[in-house]
Amino acid sequence: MSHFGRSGPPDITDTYSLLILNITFRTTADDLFPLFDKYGKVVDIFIPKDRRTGDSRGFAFVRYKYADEAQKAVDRLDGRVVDGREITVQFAKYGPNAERIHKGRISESVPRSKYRSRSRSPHRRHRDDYYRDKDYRRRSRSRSYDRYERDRYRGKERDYRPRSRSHSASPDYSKGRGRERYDDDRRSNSRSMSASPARRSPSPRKSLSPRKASPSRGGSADRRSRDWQSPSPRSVSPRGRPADSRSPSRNSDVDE
DNA sequence: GTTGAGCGTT
Repeated sequence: MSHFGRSGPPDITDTYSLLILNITFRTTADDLFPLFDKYGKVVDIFIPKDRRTGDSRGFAFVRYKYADEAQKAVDRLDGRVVDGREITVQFAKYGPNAERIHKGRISESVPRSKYRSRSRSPHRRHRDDYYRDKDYRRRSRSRSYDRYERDRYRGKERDYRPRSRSHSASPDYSKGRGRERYDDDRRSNSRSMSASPARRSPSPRKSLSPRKASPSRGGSADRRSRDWQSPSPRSVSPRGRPADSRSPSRNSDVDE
């Protein structure tokens, strides 16, 4: 039936991209295909989905083969009620390569990074922050999976705070003030027991807290760990803190 | 099960 998005972008050199907004969160490409295909030749349909849940984001991209058909679809399907919601069909403003489009047509005549302006968006919200400008330059201090775990929600849980990192090996709370003293104290201790660079073990407390041999539920334990380390960070024994400061230059973005 | 400005993938 519809193999859109299964093999990536087939050919975007002579296709016109249309942006479909205001669609329902359960509308799929299969539902839009027969609708847009009736007005022209649809070469590809893609609907961005969430990385965590996998749900649709509420908009889709329909690529036509010819501009006249795309224009007709825009004039015909723009304002049409789909699945009980009025959709908005218009020419895509940006291309898949984050480049400008010529009246909906994707232009591959992009020289180089000369047109790379991060000010493409006149105004961006939290949604843009999720994908940023697809630069993904935040990999300087974390892996690729890290941004998927600590990414902010689309707006549902704006109160979400990375406080569940008690056992996630993210001790970014101990740095910022007077860490040199603890660092020195812990460092001598660390050197005494092991001079190996294997101090990145995310479970150092295991040897210190053998009481729990079955950490099946780390929820309650997490809450308590955060409790006694939040108000008095200095009361924490310098025994279970392997990571001293992985990236001291990026601590201003989380600890604010 | 919810939400609603916006611009995209192997």
